[in-house]
Amino acid sequence: MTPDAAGRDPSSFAGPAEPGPRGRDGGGARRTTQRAAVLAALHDADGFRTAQELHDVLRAAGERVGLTTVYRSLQLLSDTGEVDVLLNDAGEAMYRRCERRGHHHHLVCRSCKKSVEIESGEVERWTERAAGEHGFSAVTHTMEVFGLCTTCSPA
Amino acid sequence: MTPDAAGRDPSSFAGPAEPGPRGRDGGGARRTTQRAAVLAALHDADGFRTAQELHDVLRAAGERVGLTTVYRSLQLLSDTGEVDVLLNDAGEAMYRRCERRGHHHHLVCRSCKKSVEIESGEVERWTERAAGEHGFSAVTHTMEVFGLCTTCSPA
DNA sequence: CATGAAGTTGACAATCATTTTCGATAAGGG
DNA sequence: CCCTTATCGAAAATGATTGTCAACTTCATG
Ligand SMILES: [Zn+2]
Ligand SMILES: [Zn+2]
Ligand SMILES: [Zn+2]
Ligand SMILES: [Zn+2]
Repeated sequence: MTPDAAGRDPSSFAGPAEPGPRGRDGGGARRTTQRAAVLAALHDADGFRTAQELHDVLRAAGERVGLTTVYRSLQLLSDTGEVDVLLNDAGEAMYRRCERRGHHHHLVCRSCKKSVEIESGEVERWTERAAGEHGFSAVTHTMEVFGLCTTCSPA
Repeated sequence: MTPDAAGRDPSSFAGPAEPGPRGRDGGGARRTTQRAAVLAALHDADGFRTAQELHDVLRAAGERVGLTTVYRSLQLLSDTGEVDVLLNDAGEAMYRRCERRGHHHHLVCRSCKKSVEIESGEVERWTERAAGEHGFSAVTHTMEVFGLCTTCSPA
Protein backbone atom coordinates (compact mmCIF):
# COMPACT_ATOMS: atom_id res chain seq x y z
CA MET A 1 0.00 0.00 0.00
CA THR A 2 1.05 3.46 0.68
CA PRO A 3 3.38 3.35 3.65
CA ASP A 4 2.97 7.04 4.12
CA ALA A 5 1.23 9.04 1.54
CA ALA A 6 2.46 12.26 2.97
CA GLY A 7 5.97 11.10 3.52
CA ARG A 8 5.96 11.11 7.29
CA ASP A 9 4.44 9.72 10.39
CA PRO A 10 5.28 6.03 10.17
CA SER A 11 2.43 5.24 12.49
CA SER A 12 -0.91 4.14 11.15
CA PHE A 13 -2.88 7.30 11.28
CA ALA A 14 -2.79 10.36 9.19
CA GLY A 15 -1.21 13.49 10.40
CA PRO A 16 -1.23 16.97 8.93
CA ALA A 17 1.58 18.38 6.92
CA GLU A 18 3.96 19.14 9.71
CA PRO A 19 6.54 21.74 8.86
CA GLY A 20 9.46 19.99 10.53
CA PRO A 21 12.02 19.67 7.69
CA ARG A 22 14.34 16.79 8.40
CA GLY A 23 18.06 17.10 8.14
CA ARG A 24 17.41 16.47 4.46
CA ASP A 25 19.77 16.81 1.60
CA GLY A 26 21.97 13.88 2.50
CA GLY A 27 22.97 13.76 -1.13
CA GLY A 28 22.56 16.18 -3.95
CA ALA A 29 19.20 16.70 -5.52
CA ARG A 30 19.78 16.89 -9.24
CA ARG A 31 17.96 18.96 -11.75
CA THR A 32 16.35 16.68 -14.25
CA THR A 33 14.00 17.46 -17.09
CA GLN A 34 11.44 14.96 -15.80
CA ARG A 35 11.25 16.46 -12.37
CA ALA A 36 10.97 19.90 -13.87
CA ALA A 37 8.21 18.71 -16.16
CA VAL A 38 6.21 17.35 -13.24
CA LEU A 39 6.58 20.58 -11.34
CA ALA A 40 5.57 22.51 -14.42
CA ALA A 41 2.48 20.43 -15.00
CA LEU A 42 1.61 20.90 -11.38
CA HIS A 43 2.10 24.59 -11.79
CA ASP A 44 -0.26 24.83 -14.72
CA ALA A 45 -3.06 23.16 -12.84
CA ASP A 46 -5.03 25.34 -10.48
CA GLY A 47 -6.45 22.40 -8.61
CA PHE A 48 -5.47 19.09 -7.11
CA ARG A 49 -4.39 16.33 -9.47
CA THR A 50 -3.56 12.69 -9.05
CA ALA A 51 -0.21 11.30 -10.12
CA GLN A 52 -1.82 9.52 -13.00
CA GLU A 53 -3.68 12.58 -14.21
CA LEU A 54 -0.42 14.49 -14.22
CA HIS A 55 1.22 11.67 -16.09
CA ASP A 56 -1.49 11.76 -18.72
CA VAL A 57 -1.05 15.50 -19.13
CA LEU A 58 2.68 15.14 -19.50
CA ARG A 59 2.41 12.37 -22.06
CA ALA A 60 -0.23 14.30 -23.96
CA ALA A 61 2.14 17.22 -24.04
CA GLY A 62 4.77 15.04 -25.60
CA GLU A 63 6.97 14.81 -22.52
CA ARG A 64 8.70 11.49 -22.04
CA VAL A 65 8.16 10.79 -18.39
CA GLY A 66 7.39 7.47 -16.82
CA LEU A 67 4.54 7.02 -14.41
CA THR A 68 6.95 5.73 -11.80
CA THR A 69 8.94 8.92 -12.05
CA VAL A 70 5.85 11.04 -11.66
CA TYR A 71 5.04 9.21 -8.46
CA ARG A 72 8.58 9.55 -7.20
CA SER A 73 8.79 13.23 -8.04
CA LEU A 74 5.55 13.98 -6.29
CA GLN A 75 6.65 12.04 -3.25
CA LEU A 76 9.85 14.01 -3.20
CA LEU A 77 8.12 17.33 -3.67
CA SER A 78 5.67 16.64 -0.91
CA ASP A 79 8.48 15.57 1.37
CA THR A 80 10.17 18.91 0.94
CA GLY A 81 6.88 20.69 1.35
CA GLU A 82 6.83 22.07 -2.15
CA VAL A 83 3.46 20.60 -2.90
CA ASP A 84 0.47 19.72 -0.80
CA VAL A 85 -1.17 16.34 -0.71
CA LEU A 86 -4.61 15.25 0.26
CA LEU A 87 -6.44 11.99 -0.04
CA ASN A 88 -9.70 11.98 -1.91
CA ASP A 89 -12.69 9.84 -1.19
CA ALA A 90 -11.16 6.89 -2.93
CA GLY A 91 -8.05 7.21 -0.82
CA GLU A 92 -6.04 8.36 -3.81
CA ALA A 93 -3.37 10.97 -3.28
CA MET A 94 -3.85 14.27 -5.04
CA TYR A 95 -1.21 16.94 -5.32
CA ARG A 96 -1.12 20.65 -5.72
CA ARG A 97 1.55 23.29 -5.73
CA CYS A 98 0.69 25.75 -3.00
CA GLU A 99 1.55 29.37 -2.45
CA ARG A 100 1.60 29.27 1.30
CA ARG A 101 4.50 27.57 2.90
CA GLY A 102 3.22 26.97 6.37
CA HIS A 103 0.33 24.93 7.67
CA HIS A 104 -2.95 25.68 5.95
CA HIS A 105 -6.07 24.00 4.69
CA HIS A 106 -7.97 23.88 1.43
CA LEU A 107 -11.30 24.76 0.03
CA VAL A 108 -11.70 22.42 -2.90
CA CYS A 109 -14.26 22.36 -5.68
CA ARG A 110 -15.85 18.96 -5.78
CA SER A 111 -16.35 19.29 -9.49
CA CYS A 112 -13.31 20.90 -11.10
CA LYS A 113 -10.98 20.42 -8.15
CA LYS A 114 -9.94 24.03 -8.26
CA SER A 115 -8.85 25.07 -4.81
CA VAL A 116 -8.25 27.97 -2.52
CA GLU A 117 -5.82 27.99 0.35
CA ILE A 118 -7.31 28.96 3.64
CA GLU A 119 -5.89 29.47 7.08
CA SER A 120 -7.55 29.51 10.43
CA GLY A 121 -5.98 30.17 13.73
CA GLU A 122 -9.46 29.63 15.06
CA VAL A 123 -9.51 26.02 14.04
CA GLU A 124 -5.91 25.47 15.04
CA ARG A 125 -6.63 26.78 18.48
CA TRP A 126 -9.82 24.81 18.79
CA THR A 127 -8.17 21.48 18.01
CA GLU A 128 -5.40 22.14 20.50
CA ARG A 129 -7.84 22.95 23.23
CA ALA A 130 -10.24 20.12 22.48
CA ALA A 131 -7.41 17.61 22.43
CA GLY A 132 -5.94 18.97 25.61
CA GLU A 133 -9.22 18.67 27.42
CA HIS A 134 -9.13 14.97 26.73
CA GLY A 135 -5.54 14.50 27.78
CA PHE A 136 -4.22 14.03 24.28
CA SER A 137 -0.75 15.25 23.44
CA ALA A 138 1.32 15.57 20.28
CA VAL A 139 -1.77 16.83 18.55
CA THR A 140 -2.07 17.15 14.81
CA HIS A 141 -5.05 17.28 12.51
CA THR A 142 -6.39 17.07 9.02
CA MET A 143 -9.14 19.18 7.57
CA GLU A 144 -10.41 19.82 4.09
CA VAL A 145 -13.43 21.76 2.99
CA PHE A 146 -15.30 20.80 -0.16
CA GLY A 147 -17.94 22.55 -2.15
CA LEU A 148 -18.83 23.87 -5.58
CA CYS A 149 -16.97 26.88 -6.87
CA THR A 150 -18.85 29.71 -8.55
CA THR A 151 -18.26 28.45 -12.07
CA CYS A 152 -19.27 24.92 -11.19
CA SER A 153 -22.29 25.96 -9.20
CA PRO A 154 -25.56 24.99 -10.90
CA ALA A 155 -28.04 27.62 -12.12
CA MET B 1 -27.69 24.26 10.71
CA THR B 2 -25.56 22.14 8.56
CA PRO B 3 -27.30 22.10 5.20
CA ASP B 4 -25.54 18.97 4.16
CA ALA B 5 -26.42 15.64 5.60
CA ALA B 6 -23.15 16.06 7.43
CA GLY B 7 -22.30 12.43 7.69
CA ARG B 8 -19.04 10.96 6.78
CA ASP B 9 -18.66 11.07 3.07
CA PRO B 10 -18.88 14.77 2.39
CA SER B 11 -15.83 15.17 0.28
CA SER B 12 -16.99 13.02 -2.58
CA PHE B 13 -13.90 14.18 -4.33
CA ALA B 14 -13.60 11.46 -6.89
CA GLY B 15 -16.64 12.01 -9.00
CA PRO B 16 -17.15 8.76 -10.98
CA ALA B 17 -16.10 6.71 -8.01
CA GLU B 18 -19.69 6.82 -6.79
CA PRO B 19 -20.91 3.23 -6.90
CA GLY B 20 -24.47 4.36 -6.48
CA PRO B 21 -27.05 3.44 -3.88
CA ARG B 22 -26.69 -0.03 -2.53
CA GLY B 23 -29.31 -2.62 -3.18
CA ARG B 24 -31.48 -0.50 -0.90
CA ASP B 25 -35.10 -1.41 -0.32
CA GLY B 26 -36.81 -3.67 -2.83
CA GLY B 27 -36.49 -6.41 -0.28
CA GLY B 28 -35.94 -6.78 3.40
CA ALA B 29 -32.73 -6.44 5.30
CA ARG B 30 -32.17 -9.88 6.73
CA ARG B 31 -30.79 -10.62 10.13
CA THR B 32 -27.72 -12.73 9.66
CA THR B 33 -25.27 -14.00 12.23
CA GLN B 34 -22.38 -12.65 10.21
CA ARG B 35 -23.68 -9.13 10.11
CA ALA B 36 -24.42 -9.27 13.80
CA ALA B 37 -20.93 -10.55 14.49
CA VAL B 38 -19.36 -7.67 12.64
CA LEU B 39 -21.44 -5.17 14.54
CA ALA B 40 -20.55 -6.90 17.79
CA ALA B 41 -16.85 -6.86 17.08
CA LEU B 42 -17.17 -3.23 16.20
CA HIS B 43 -18.96 -2.65 19.45
CA ASP B 44 -16.24 -4.26 21.51
CA ALA B 45 -13.54 -2.08 20.05
CA ASP B 46 -13.19 1.37 21.53
CA GLY B 47 -11.25 2.66 18.60
CA PHE B 48 -11.19 2.63 14.84
CA ARG B 49 -10.47 -0.65 13.10
CA THR B 50 -9.86 -1.66 9.53
CA ALA B 51 -12.02 -4.27 7.84
CA GLN B 52 -9.17 -6.72 7.94
CA GLU B 53 -8.47 -6.16 11.60
CA LEU B 54 -12.08 -6.83 12.38
CA HIS B 55 -11.98 -9.94 10.26
CA ASP B 56 -8.95 -11.19 12.16
CA VAL B 57 -10.71 -10.59 15.46
CA LEU B 58 -13.78 -12.45 14.31
CA ARG B 59 -11.83 -15.40 13.04
CA ALA B 60 -9.76 -15.48 16.19
CA ALA B 61 -13.01 -15.57 18.15
CA GLY B 62 -14.06 -18.60 16.20
CA GLU B 63 -16.68 -16.83 14.12
CA ARG B 64 -17.04 -18.08 10.60
CA VAL B 65 -17.18 -14.89 8.61
CA GLY B 66 -15.59 -14.21 5.29
CA LEU B 67 -13.51 -11.13 4.66
CA THR B 68 -15.81 -10.21 1.81
CA THR B 69 -18.75 -10.17 4.14
CA VAL B 70 -16.94 -8.01 6.63
CA TYR B 71 -16.29 -5.50 3.89
CA ARG B 72 -19.87 -5.64 2.74
CA SER B 73 -21.29 -5.30 6.22
CA LEU B 74 -19.13 -2.33 7.00
CA GLN B 75 -20.10 -0.70 3.75
CA LEU B 76 -23.73 -1.23 4.60
CA LEU B 77 -23.37 0.01 8.14
CA SER B 78 -21.58 3.13 7.06
CA ASP B 79 -24.20 3.78 4.42
CA THR B 80 -26.92 3.77 7.03
CA GLY B 81 -24.80 5.90 9.30
CA GLU B 82 -24.49 3.26 11.97
CA VAL B 83 -20.73 3.42 11.95
CA ASP B 84 -18.25 6.14 11.16
CA VAL B 85 -15.48 5.82 8.64
CA LEU B 86 -12.21 7.63 8.23
CA LEU B 87 -9.22 7.09 6.02
CA ASN B 88 -5.86 6.61 7.61
CA ASP B 89 -2.52 7.65 6.23
CA ALA B 90 -2.39 4.71 3.88
CA GLY B 91 -5.81 5.57 2.55
CA GLU B 92 -7.29 2.53 4.24
CA ALA B 93 -10.80 2.80 5.61
CA MET B 94 -11.24 2.42 9.34
CA TYR B 95 -14.56 1.98 11.05
CA ARG B 96 -15.99 2.69 14.43
CA ARG B 97 -19.40 2.44 15.97
CA CYS B 98 -20.24 5.88 17.30
CA GLU B 99 -22.53 7.07 20.04
CA ARG B 100 -23.47 10.28 18.41
CA ARG B 101 -25.73 10.05 15.43
CA GLY B 102 -25.29 13.46 13.97
CA HIS B 103 -22.26 15.12 12.45
CA HIS B 104 -19.23 15.07 14.65
CA HIS B 105 -15.49 14.65 14.52
CA HIS B 106 -12.93 12.47 16.23
CA LEU B 107 -9.95 12.74 18.44
CA VAL B 108 -7.97 9.62 17.68
CA CYS B 109 -4.97 8.12 19.42
CA ARG B 110 -2.24 7.63 16.87
CA SER B 111 -0.99 4.65 18.82
CA CYS B 112 -3.89 2.57 20.12
CA LYS B 113 -6.54 4.12 17.88
CA LYS B 114 -8.83 4.70 20.80
CA SER B 115 -11.03 7.65 20.01
CA VAL B 116 -13.25 10.28 21.49
CA GLU B 117 -16.15 11.91 19.69
CA ILE B 118 -16.00 15.66 19.61
CA GLU B 119 -18.30 18.31 18.30
CA SER B 120 -17.70 21.89 17.42
CA GLY B 121 -20.17 24.43 16.27
CA GLU B 122 -17.18 26.72 16.10
CA VAL B 123 -15.54 24.72 13.38
CA GLU B 124 -18.78 24.11 11.58
CA ARG B 125 -19.50 27.80 11.51
CA TRP B 126 -16.01 28.65 10.45
CA THR B 127 -16.03 26.35 7.44
CA GLU B 128 -19.39 27.69 6.31
CA ARG B 129 -18.21 31.23 6.52
CA ALA B 130 -14.81 30.62 4.93
CA ALA B 131 -16.40 28.75 2.04
CA GLY B 132 -19.05 31.41 1.57
CA GLU B 133 -16.46 34.15 1.39
CA HIS B 134 -14.98 32.40 -1.60
CA GLY B 135 -18.28 31.80 -3.33
CA PHE B 136 -18.37 28.08 -2.67
CA SER B 137 -21.70 26.41 -2.13
CA ALA B 138 -22.90 22.96 -1.07
CA VAL B 139 -20.15 23.00 1.51
CA THR B 140 -19.06 19.93 3.42
CA HIS B 141 -15.86 19.10 5.21
CA THR B 142 -13.73 16.47 6.82
CA MET B 143 -11.68 16.88 9.94
CA GLU B 144 -9.92 14.51 12.25
CA VAL B 145 -7.66 15.24 15.16
CA PHE B 146 -4.83 12.89 16.07
CA GLY B 147 -2.65 12.67 19.10
CA LEU B 148 -1.49 10.38 21.86
CA CYS B 149 -3.95 9.47 24.56
CA THR B 150 -2.94 9.54 28.21
CA THR B 151 -2.11 5.86 28.38
CA CYS B 152 -0.07 5.94 25.20
CA SER B 153 1.70 9.15 26.04
CA PRO B 154 5.41 8.66 26.85
CA ALA B 155 6.83 9.51 30.27
C1' DC C 1 36.51 18.11 -22.79
C1' DA C 2 36.98 13.50 -20.50
C1' DT C 3 35.68 10.65 -16.48
C1' DG C 4 33.53 8.34 -12.92
C1' DA C 5 30.58 8.20 -8.80
C1' DA C 6 26.11 8.79 -7.46
C1' DG C 7 21.54 10.33 -8.31
C1' DT C 8 17.69 9.09 -11.76
C1' DT C 9 14.84 6.90 -14.96
C1' DG C 10 11.31 3.69 -16.68
C1' DA C 11 9.42 -0.76 -18.25
C1' DC C 12 7.63 -4.28 -15.73
C1' DA C 13 6.73 -7.14 -11.72
C1' DA C 14 5.01 -7.12 -7.11
C1' DT C 15 1.89 -5.41 -3.32
C1' DC C 16 -2.20 -5.28 -1.19
C1' DA C 17 -6.61 -3.26 0.23
C1' DT C 18 -11.02 -3.51 -1.75
C1' DT C 19 -14.36 -5.13 -5.29
C1' DT C 20 -16.55 -8.33 -8.35
C1' DT C 21 -18.01 -12.95 -9.59
C1' DC C 22 -21.09 -16.43 -9.15
C1' DG C 23 -22.46 -20.94 -7.38
C1' DA C 24 -23.89 -22.40 -2.71
C1' DT C 25 -26.56 -21.28 1.48
C1' DA C 26 -29.69 -19.50 4.69
C1' DA C 27 -33.70 -16.24 5.99
C1' DG C 28 -38.52 -15.79 6.50
C1' DG C 29 -43.11 -14.95 4.49
C1' DG C 30 -46.86 -17.89 2.87
C1' DC D 1 -42.21 -27.25 4.42
C1' DC D 2 -41.31 -24.53 0.07
C1' DC D 3 -39.89 -21.16 -2.66
C1' DT D 4 -38.05 -16.67 -3.63
C1' DT D 5 -34.35 -13.93 -2.81
C1' DA D 6 -30.98 -11.71 0.11
C1' DT D 7 -26.56 -13.12 1.56
C1' DC D 8 -22.22 -15.84 1.90
C1' DG D 9 -17.56 -16.53 0.71
C1' DA D 10 -13.63 -18.56 -1.93
C1' DA D 11 -11.27 -17.21 -5.59
C1' DA D 12 -10.22 -14.06 -9.27
C1' DA D 13 -10.12 -9.27 -10.64
C1' DT D 14 -9.07 -4.43 -9.98
C1' DG D 15 -6.27 -0.59 -9.55
C1' DA D 16 -3.33 2.66 -7.21
C1' DT D 17 1.21 2.77 -5.57
C1' DT D 18 5.81 0.70 -4.70
C1' DG D 19 9.93 -2.34 -5.61
C1' DT D 20 13.40 -3.87 -8.99
C1' DC D 21 17.40 -3.15 -11.52
C1' DA D 22 19.91 -2.33 -15.74
C1' DA D 23 20.61 1.68 -18.58
C1' DC D 24 21.11 6.59 -18.33
C1' DT D 25 22.10 11.65 -16.64
C1' DT D 26 24.05 15.02 -13.99
C1' DC D 27 27.85 17.34 -12.22
C1' DA D 28 32.10 17.93 -9.71
C1' DT D 29 36.76 17.24 -10.86
C1' DG D 30 41.11 16.78 -13.58
ZN1 LIG E 1 -15.39 24.12 -9.83
ZN1 LIG F 1 -4.89 23.31 10.66
ZN1 LIG G 1 -3.60 5.43 22.97
ZN1 LIG H 1 -17.78 19.27 11.20
